[in-house]
Amino acid sequence: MDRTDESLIALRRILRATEQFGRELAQASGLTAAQFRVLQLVAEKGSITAKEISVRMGITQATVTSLVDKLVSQGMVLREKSDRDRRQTNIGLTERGAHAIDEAPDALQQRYVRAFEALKDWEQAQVVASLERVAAMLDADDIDASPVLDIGDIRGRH
Amino acid sequence: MDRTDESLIALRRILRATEQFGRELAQASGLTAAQFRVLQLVAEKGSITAKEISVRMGITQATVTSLVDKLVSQGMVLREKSDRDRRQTNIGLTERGAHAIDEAPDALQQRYVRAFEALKDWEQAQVVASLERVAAMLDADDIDASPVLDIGDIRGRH
DNA sequence: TTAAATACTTTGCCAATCGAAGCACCGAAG
DNA sequence: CTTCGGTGCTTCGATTGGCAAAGTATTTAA
Repeated sequence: MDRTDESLIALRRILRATEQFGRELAQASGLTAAQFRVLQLVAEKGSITAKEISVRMGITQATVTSLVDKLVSQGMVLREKSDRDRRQTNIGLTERGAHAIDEAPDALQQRYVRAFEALKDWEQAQVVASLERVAAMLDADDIDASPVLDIGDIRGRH
Repeated sequence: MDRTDESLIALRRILRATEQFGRELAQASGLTAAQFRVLQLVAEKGSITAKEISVRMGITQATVTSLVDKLVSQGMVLREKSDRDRRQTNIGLTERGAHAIDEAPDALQQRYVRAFEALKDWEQAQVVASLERVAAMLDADDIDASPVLDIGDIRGRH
Protein backbone atom coordinates (compact mmCIF):
# COMPACT_ATOMS: atom_id res chain seq x y z
CA MET A 1 0.00 0.00 0.00
CA ASP A 2 1.38 3.37 -0.89
CA ARG A 3 1.66 6.47 1.18
CA THR A 4 -1.29 8.15 -0.43
CA ASP A 5 -3.57 5.36 0.65
CA GLU A 6 -2.14 5.38 4.10
CA SER A 7 -2.82 9.04 4.42
CA LEU A 8 -6.38 8.63 3.19
CA ILE A 9 -6.99 5.89 5.66
CA ALA A 10 -5.65 7.93 8.52
CA LEU A 11 -7.87 10.77 7.40
CA ARG A 12 -10.87 8.54 7.41
CA ARG A 13 -10.04 7.44 10.92
CA ILE A 14 -9.85 11.04 11.97
CA LEU A 15 -13.19 11.82 10.43
CA ARG A 16 -14.82 8.86 12.01
CA ALA A 17 -13.49 9.64 15.43
CA THR A 18 -14.67 13.17 15.07
CA GLU A 19 -18.16 12.19 14.13
CA GLN A 20 -18.29 10.11 17.23
CA PHE A 21 -16.99 13.07 19.14
CA GLY A 22 -19.88 15.11 17.87
CA ARG A 23 -22.41 12.56 18.93
CA GLU A 24 -20.96 12.38 22.38
CA LEU A 25 -21.01 16.12 22.59
CA ALA A 26 -24.67 16.13 21.69
CA GLN A 27 -25.24 13.69 24.49
CA ALA A 28 -23.18 15.49 27.03
CA SER A 29 -24.26 19.04 26.47
CA GLY A 30 -27.76 18.75 25.16
CA LEU A 31 -26.53 20.63 22.14
CA THR A 32 -25.87 19.10 18.79
CA ALA A 33 -22.57 19.61 17.04
CA ALA A 34 -23.97 22.15 14.63
CA GLN A 35 -25.65 24.11 17.36
CA PHE A 36 -22.49 24.05 19.34
CA ARG A 37 -20.45 25.40 16.49
CA VAL A 38 -22.86 28.30 16.16
CA LEU A 39 -22.58 28.93 19.85
CA GLN A 40 -18.81 28.96 19.59
CA LEU A 41 -18.90 31.53 16.84
CA VAL A 42 -21.19 33.72 18.86
CA ALA A 43 -18.95 33.41 21.87
CA GLU A 44 -15.87 34.10 19.85
CA LYS A 45 -17.15 37.36 18.44
CA GLY A 46 -19.36 38.41 21.31
CA SER A 47 -22.01 39.37 18.84
CA ILE A 48 -22.36 38.21 15.28
CA THR A 49 -24.79 38.41 12.39
CA ALA A 50 -26.57 35.47 10.85
CA LYS A 51 -24.87 36.23 7.59
CA GLU A 52 -21.45 35.91 9.07
CA ILE A 53 -22.32 32.64 10.71
CA SER A 54 -23.54 31.28 7.42
CA VAL A 55 -20.33 32.30 5.70
CA ARG A 56 -18.08 30.98 8.42
CA MET A 57 -19.86 27.68 8.60
CA GLY A 58 -20.46 27.30 4.91
CA ILE A 59 -24.21 26.80 5.26
CA THR A 60 -27.18 28.81 4.06
CA GLN A 61 -28.87 31.52 6.04
CA ALA A 62 -32.02 29.48 6.21
CA THR A 63 -30.14 26.83 8.10
CA VAL A 64 -28.59 29.41 10.38
CA THR A 65 -32.04 30.72 11.19
CA SER A 66 -33.16 27.30 12.23
CA LEU A 67 -30.08 26.62 14.32
CA VAL A 68 -30.32 29.97 16.03
CA ASP A 69 -34.01 29.34 16.68
CA LYS A 70 -33.06 26.28 18.64
CA LEU A 71 -30.39 28.05 20.60
CA VAL A 72 -32.78 30.89 21.38
CA SER A 73 -35.42 28.50 22.60
CA GLN A 74 -32.86 26.98 24.90
CA GLY A 75 -31.88 30.38 26.18
CA MET A 76 -28.32 30.11 24.95
CA VAL A 77 -28.31 33.16 22.70
CA LEU A 78 -30.58 36.06 21.91
CA ARG A 79 -31.44 38.07 18.83
CA GLU A 80 -31.30 41.82 18.65
CA LYS A 81 -31.98 44.04 15.72
CA SER A 82 -28.90 45.97 14.78
CA ASP A 83 -29.14 49.72 15.07
CA ARG A 84 -26.64 50.41 12.37
CA ASP A 85 -28.55 48.39 9.82
CA ARG A 86 -31.97 47.31 10.83
CA ARG A 87 -32.02 44.46 8.35
CA GLN A 88 -29.36 42.77 10.38
CA THR A 89 -29.87 40.76 13.50
CA ASN A 90 -27.10 40.58 16.02
CA ILE A 91 -26.90 37.36 17.86
CA GLY A 92 -25.49 37.55 21.33
CA LEU A 93 -24.56 35.13 24.06
CA THR A 94 -26.54 34.72 27.25
CA GLU A 95 -25.18 33.64 30.60
CA ARG A 96 -26.39 30.17 29.95
CA GLY A 97 -24.73 30.12 26.58
CA ALA A 98 -21.43 31.22 28.02
CA HIS A 99 -21.75 28.61 30.67
CA ALA A 100 -22.48 25.87 28.16
CA ILE A 101 -19.40 26.84 26.22
CA ASP A 102 -17.26 26.64 29.30
CA GLU A 103 -18.55 23.30 30.34
CA ALA A 104 -19.19 21.10 27.40
CA PRO A 105 -16.20 21.25 25.16
CA ASP A 106 -13.79 20.55 27.86
CA ALA A 107 -14.91 17.05 28.46
CA LEU A 108 -14.71 16.39 24.80
CA GLN A 109 -11.46 17.80 23.72
CA GLN A 110 -9.70 16.86 26.85
CA ARG A 111 -8.50 13.55 25.63
CA TYR A 112 -7.08 14.96 22.49
CA VAL A 113 -5.65 17.99 24.18
CA ARG A 114 -3.98 15.92 26.83
CA ALA A 115 -2.49 13.55 24.33
CA PHE A 116 -1.35 16.41 22.17
CA GLU A 117 0.26 18.24 25.01
CA ALA A 118 2.06 15.14 26.03
CA LEU A 119 3.96 15.20 22.76
CA LYS A 120 7.43 16.52 22.62
CA ASP A 121 7.81 20.01 21.36
CA TRP A 122 9.14 19.10 17.97
CA GLU A 123 6.46 16.49 17.58
CA GLN A 124 3.77 19.05 18.20
CA ALA A 125 5.31 21.32 15.64
CA GLN A 126 5.38 18.56 13.12
CA VAL A 127 1.78 17.58 13.73
CA VAL A 128 0.57 21.14 13.39
CA ALA A 129 2.51 21.62 10.20
CA SER A 130 1.17 18.43 8.73
CA LEU A 131 -2.42 19.13 9.68
CA GLU A 132 -2.22 22.55 8.17
CA ARG A 133 -0.74 21.16 5.05
CA VAL A 134 -3.49 18.59 4.76
CA ALA A 135 -6.14 21.20 5.43
CA ALA A 136 -4.74 23.27 2.63
CA MET A 137 -4.71 20.31 0.29
CA LEU A 138 -8.34 19.56 1.03
CA ASP A 139 -9.67 23.02 1.14
CA ALA A 140 -11.61 23.54 -2.04
CA ASP A 141 -12.20 27.16 -1.24
CA ASP A 142 -8.54 27.88 -1.16
CA ILE A 143 -8.19 26.44 -4.53
CA ASP A 144 -11.17 28.13 -6.08
CA ALA A 145 -10.14 31.42 -4.67
CA SER A 146 -6.49 31.21 -5.32
CA PRO A 147 -4.76 32.18 -8.49
CA VAL A 148 -3.06 28.85 -8.63
CA LEU A 149 -3.41 27.41 -12.06
CA ASP A 150 -2.17 23.91 -11.90
CA ILE A 151 -4.81 22.28 -9.76
CA GLY A 152 -8.49 21.85 -10.10
CA ASP A 153 -8.77 23.17 -13.58
CA ILE A 154 -10.52 20.13 -14.90
CA ARG A 155 -13.04 19.94 -12.16
CA GLY A 156 -15.57 21.90 -14.10
CA ARG A 157 -19.14 22.18 -12.85
CA HIS A 158 -19.22 23.34 -9.37
CA MET B 1 -2.05 31.24 20.32
CA ASP B 2 -0.55 27.96 21.37
CA ARG B 3 0.14 24.88 19.38
CA THR B 4 -2.81 22.99 20.74
CA ASP B 5 -5.18 25.61 19.44
CA GLU B 6 -3.44 25.66 16.12
CA SER B 7 -3.81 21.96 15.80
CA LEU B 8 -7.48 22.11 16.70
CA ILE B 9 -8.08 24.80 14.16
CA ALA B 10 -6.36 22.84 11.47
CA LEU B 11 -8.45 19.85 12.41
CA ARG B 12 -11.59 21.89 12.12
CA ARG B 13 -10.52 23.04 8.69
CA ILE B 14 -10.01 19.47 7.67
CA LEU B 15 -13.44 18.51 8.90
CA ARG B 16 -15.08 21.39 7.17
CA ALA B 17 -13.36 20.66 3.90
CA THR B 18 -14.42 17.08 4.17
CA GLU B 19 -18.04 17.94 4.72
CA GLN B 20 -17.89 20.03 1.62
CA PHE B 21 -16.27 17.14 -0.14
CA GLY B 22 -19.21 14.99 0.82
CA ARG B 23 -21.68 17.45 -0.58
CA GLU B 24 -19.80 17.62 -3.82
CA LEU B 25 -19.77 13.89 -3.97
CA ALA B 26 -23.50 13.83 -3.53
CA GLN B 27 -23.73 16.21 -6.44
CA ALA B 28 -21.40 14.32 -8.66
CA SER B 29 -22.47 10.75 -8.10
CA GLY B 30 -26.09 10.99 -7.14
CA LEU B 31 -25.10 9.24 -3.94
CA THR B 32 -24.80 10.86 -0.58
CA ALA B 33 -21.69 10.47 1.50
CA ALA B 34 -23.32 7.99 3.84
CA GLN B 35 -24.67 5.92 1.00
CA PHE B 36 -21.30 5.96 -0.60
CA ARG B 37 -19.57 4.71 2.51
CA VAL B 38 -21.98 1.82 2.66
CA LEU B 39 -21.29 1.05 -0.94
CA GLN B 40 -17.58 1.07 -0.26
CA LEU B 41 -17.96 -1.41 2.56
CA VAL B 42 -20.00 -3.69 0.37
CA ALA B 43 -17.43 -3.47 -2.38
CA GLU B 44 -14.60 -4.08 0.00
CA LYS B 45 -16.03 -7.29 1.38
CA GLY B 46 -17.89 -8.47 -1.67
CA SER B 47 -20.81 -9.37 0.54
CA ILE B 48 -21.56 -8.08 3.97
CA THR B 49 -24.32 -8.17 6.58
CA ALA B 50 -26.25 -5.19 7.80
CA LYS B 51 -24.93 -5.82 11.25
CA GLU B 52 -21.36 -5.55 10.16
CA ILE B 53 -22.03 -2.34 8.30
CA SER B 54 -23.61 -0.87 11.38
CA VAL B 55 -20.62 -1.79 13.51
CA ARG B 56 -18.08 -0.57 11.00
CA MET B 57 -19.85 2.71 10.50
CA GLY B 58 -20.85 3.22 14.08
CA ILE B 59 -24.52 3.70 13.28
CA THR B 60 -27.62 1.72 14.22
CA GLN B 61 -29.08 -1.06 12.18
CA ALA B 62 -32.18 0.99 11.61
CA THR B 63 -30.09 3.53 9.80
CA VAL B 64 -28.32 0.87 7.81
CA THR B 65 -31.65 -0.48 6.67
CA SER B 66 -32.68 2.89 5.37
CA LEU B 67 -29.37 3.50 3.62
CA VAL B 68 -29.42 0.09 2.02
CA ASP B 69 -33.01 0.66 0.94
CA LYS B 70 -31.86 3.66 -1.02
CA LEU B 71 -28.96 1.84 -2.60
CA VAL B 72 -31.23 -1.04 -3.54
CA SER B 73 -33.74 1.27 -5.14
CA GLN B 74 -30.94 2.72 -7.20
CA GLY B 75 -29.80 -0.71 -8.24
CA MET B 76 -26.40 -0.36 -6.61
CA VAL B 77 -26.65 -3.33 -4.26
CA LEU B 78 -28.98 -6.21 -3.63
CA ARG B 79 -30.21 -8.10 -0.61
CA GLU B 80 -30.08 -11.83 -0.26
CA LYS B 81 -31.10 -13.95 2.67
CA SER B 82 -28.13 -15.83 4.00
CA ASP B 83 -28.36 -19.60 3.79
CA ARG B 84 -26.18 -20.21 6.77
CA ASP B 85 -28.33 -18.11 9.05
CA ARG B 86 -31.63 -17.05 7.66
CA ARG B 87 -31.92 -14.12 10.03
CA GLN B 88 -29.06 -12.49 8.21
CA THR B 89 -29.22 -10.59 4.99
CA ASN B 90 -26.19 -10.48 2.79
CA ILE B 91 -25.79 -7.33 0.87
CA GLY B 92 -23.99 -7.64 -2.42
CA LEU B 93 -22.76 -5.31 -5.10
CA THR B 94 -24.35 -5.04 -8.53
CA GLU B 95 -22.61 -4.08 -11.72
CA ARG B 96 -23.92 -0.58 -11.36
CA GLY B 97 -22.65 -0.39 -7.81
CA ALA B 98 -19.20 -1.51 -8.82
CA HIS B 99 -19.23 1.00 -11.60
CA ALA B 100 -20.28 3.82 -9.29
CA ILE B 101 -17.42 2.96 -6.98
CA ASP B 102 -14.96 3.08 -9.79
CA GLU B 103 -16.14 6.37 -11.12
CA ALA B 104 -17.19 8.69 -8.38
CA PRO B 105 -14.48 8.78 -5.81
CA ASP B 106 -11.77 9.38 -8.23
CA ALA B 107 -12.98 12.74 -9.31
CA LEU B 108 -13.33 13.73 -5.71
CA GLN B 109 -10.13 12.65 -4.17
CA GLN B 110 -8.15 13.77 -7.10
CA ARG B 111 -7.45 17.16 -5.71
CA TYR B 112 -6.09 15.78 -2.49
CA VAL B 113 -4.27 12.93 -4.11
CA ARG B 114 -2.55 15.13 -6.61
CA ALA B 115 -1.47 17.58 -3.98
CA PHE B 116 -0.27 14.81 -1.73
CA GLU B 117 1.71 13.14 -4.42
CA ALA B 118 3.33 16.39 -5.28
CA LEU B 119 4.94 16.45 -1.86
CA LYS B 120 8.49 15.40 -1.41
CA ASP B 121 9.05 11.96 -0.14
CA TRP B 122 10.02 12.95 3.36
CA GLU B 123 7.10 15.33 3.53
CA GLN B 124 4.70 12.55 2.67
CA ALA B 125 6.20 10.41 5.34
CA GLN B 126 5.82 13.15 7.86
CA VAL B 127 2.21 13.83 6.94
CA VAL B 128 1.29 10.18 7.19
CA ALA B 129 2.99 9.85 10.52
CA SER B 130 1.27 12.91 11.88
CA LEU B 131 -2.16 11.92 10.64
CA GLU B 132 -1.81 8.52 12.16
CA ARG B 133 -0.70 10.02 15.38
CA VAL B 134 -3.69 12.34 15.46
CA ALA B 135 -6.03 9.53 14.56
CA ALA B 136 -4.66 7.55 17.44
CA MET B 137 -5.10 10.45 19.83
CA LEU B 138 -8.70 10.86 18.79
CA ASP B 139 -9.40 7.18 18.66
CA ALA B 140 -8.47 6.70 22.26
CA ASP B 141 -12.09 7.37 22.65
CA ASP B 142 -13.06 4.36 20.66
CA ILE B 143 -10.89 2.26 22.79
CA ASP B 144 -13.10 2.98 25.73
CA ALA B 145 -16.19 2.15 23.84
CA SER B 146 -15.14 -0.42 21.39
CA PRO B 147 -14.60 -3.80 22.97
CA VAL B 148 -17.05 -4.78 20.34
CA LEU B 149 -18.91 -7.10 22.66
CA ASP B 150 -20.42 -4.64 25.03
CA ILE B 151 -20.97 -1.85 22.62
CA GLY B 152 -24.46 -0.56 22.50
CA ASP B 153 -25.28 -1.93 25.89
CA ILE B 154 -22.99 -0.14 28.20
CA ARG B 155 -23.26 3.00 26.32
CA GLY B 156 -26.96 2.78 26.84
CA ARG B 157 -28.75 5.98 26.21
CA HIS B 158 -27.59 7.09 22.91
C1' DT C 1 -39.36 58.38 -5.15
C1' DT C 2 -38.64 54.24 -7.01
C1' DA C 3 -35.94 50.07 -8.14
C1' DA C 4 -32.46 46.93 -6.97
C1' DA C 5 -29.82 44.76 -3.55
C1' DT C 6 -29.23 42.90 1.06
C1' DA C 7 -30.39 40.46 5.51
C1' DC C 8 -33.25 37.57 7.45
C1' DT C 9 -37.42 34.38 8.05
C1' DT C 10 -40.81 31.15 6.44
C1' DT C 11 -42.21 27.16 4.08
C1' DG C 12 -41.83 22.84 2.23
C1' DC C 13 -38.88 19.35 1.17
C1' DC C 14 -35.19 15.49 1.74
C1' DA C 15 -31.40 12.64 4.06
C1' DA C 16 -29.39 10.71 8.16
C1' DT C 17 -30.06 9.22 12.36
C1' DC C 18 -32.10 7.38 16.56
C1' DG C 19 -35.03 4.46 19.86
C1' DA C 20 -38.72 1.42 20.40
C1' DA C 21 -41.48 -2.11 18.86
C1' DG C 22 -42.19 -5.96 15.93
C1' DC C 23 -41.06 -10.20 13.16
C1' DA C 24 -38.34 -14.10 11.85
C1' DC C 25 -35.06 -17.24 13.08
C1' DC C 26 -31.34 -19.70 15.75
C1' DG C 27 -29.73 -22.44 19.54
C1' DA C 28 -30.03 -24.33 23.94
C1' DA C 29 -32.56 -26.25 27.75
C1' DG C 30 -35.83 -28.92 28.86
C1' DC D 1 -39.79 -31.84 19.84
C1' DT D 2 -41.23 -27.68 22.08
C1' DT D 3 -40.31 -23.53 24.24
C1' DC D 4 -37.77 -19.42 25.17
C1' DG D 5 -34.24 -16.02 25.27
C1' DG D 6 -31.08 -13.85 22.20
C1' DT D 7 -29.89 -12.16 17.48
C1' DG D 8 -30.56 -9.87 12.89
C1' DC D 9 -33.31 -7.07 10.47
C1' DT D 10 -37.27 -3.97 9.33
C1' DT D 11 -40.91 -0.68 10.43
C1' DC D 12 -42.51 3.44 12.60
C1' DG D 13 -42.36 7.91 14.36
C1' DA D 14 -39.31 11.78 15.68
C1' DT D 15 -35.65 15.04 15.46
C1' DT D 16 -31.87 17.47 13.29
C1' DG D 17 -29.32 19.55 9.59
C1' DG D 18 -29.55 21.02 5.25
C1' DC D 19 -31.32 23.32 0.94
C1' DA D 20 -34.08 26.19 -2.40
C1' DA D 21 -37.59 29.33 -3.19
C1' DA D 22 -40.63 32.76 -1.84
C1' DG D 23 -41.74 36.44 1.33
C1' DT D 24 -40.68 40.65 4.43
C1' DA D 25 -37.94 44.51 5.90
C1' DT D 26 -34.75 47.80 5.05
C1' DT D 27 -30.91 50.08 2.81
C1' DT D 28 -28.81 52.11 -1.14
C1' DA D 29 -28.43 53.73 -5.77
C1' DA D 30 -30.54 56.06 -9.55
